[in-house]
Amino acid sequence: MPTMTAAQRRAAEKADYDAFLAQCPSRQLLDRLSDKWVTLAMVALDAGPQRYSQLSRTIAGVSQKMLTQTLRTLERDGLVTRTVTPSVPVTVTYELTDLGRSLQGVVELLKDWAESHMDAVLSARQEYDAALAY
Amino acid sequence: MPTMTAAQRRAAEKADYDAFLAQCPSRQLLDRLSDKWVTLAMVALDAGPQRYSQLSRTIAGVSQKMLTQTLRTLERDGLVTRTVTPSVPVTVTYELTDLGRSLQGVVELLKDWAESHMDAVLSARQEYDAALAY
DNA sequence: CGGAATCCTGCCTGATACTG
DNA sequence: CAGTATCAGGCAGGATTCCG
Repeated sequence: MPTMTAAQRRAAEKADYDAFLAQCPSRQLLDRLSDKWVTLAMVALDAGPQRYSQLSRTIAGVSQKMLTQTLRTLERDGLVTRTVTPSVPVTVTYELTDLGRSLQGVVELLKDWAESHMDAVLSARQEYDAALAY
Repeated sequence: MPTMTAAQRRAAEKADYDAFLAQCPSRQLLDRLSDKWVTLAMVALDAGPQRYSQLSRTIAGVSQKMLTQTLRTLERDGLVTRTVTPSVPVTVTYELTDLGRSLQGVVELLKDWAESHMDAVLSARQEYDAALAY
């Protein structure tokens, strides 16, 4: 682990995290969580433990690079577990941790909001675009 | 019209088989909401109607370009209102709409999660990094 | 003050090839 | 199957300048 700068140490000792501060760790965490692949992966994993190939099928449009990268950071942050079964061919299963499940609930709300307010957003866009057409 | 991106091509090919994420309209909306500037702007606006300059101060690290761009799309999607007071110099105030407020609650949870689980994530990272050091 | 327009760079993303 | 490695490009996003 790299050494903290004096400024970072002072900030960490200040107890409360504030995501509005650019240098605050929680801000960087929020930035990472506010990523579409993270969101989609978390939502997909709500269906239970899944294999890599199934996730790539569920999350249509994700490249293998981004899926791997996303799952790695989620694993590193303690949100998912990665289990390798040394069969031939190898089987890798991803599963939400307790920490991940606590976040999943929030992300799920985001997905639910998107689905239930689609119409309102679409009509707002039409109205906005119509007003610009002058 | 520009060529399709690889993601769009892949998504289009899988469209008919995966109703969950492939081309569901809410997928695009969810992608849009899963943006760090959107998240931060929505959270910031919870404090009430605010002027452009105040928002830029609250959301540390945001460039003028990204703030404007983010607020524009939020306005277009009917999540915020933009009010111009034709004084000199001009005053512009942003405020959440009812639709925006319904989303704000969810996004706020995301920020709260990030701040309250920061320690857990940090220790998970240390553990992960330590395990890799062999 | 609150932008718009422009330029420009970095890195994020995707494609391809290879591996255990 | 589940990745890693590498390379190329496109666009997100920062910096700067100018304007009502």
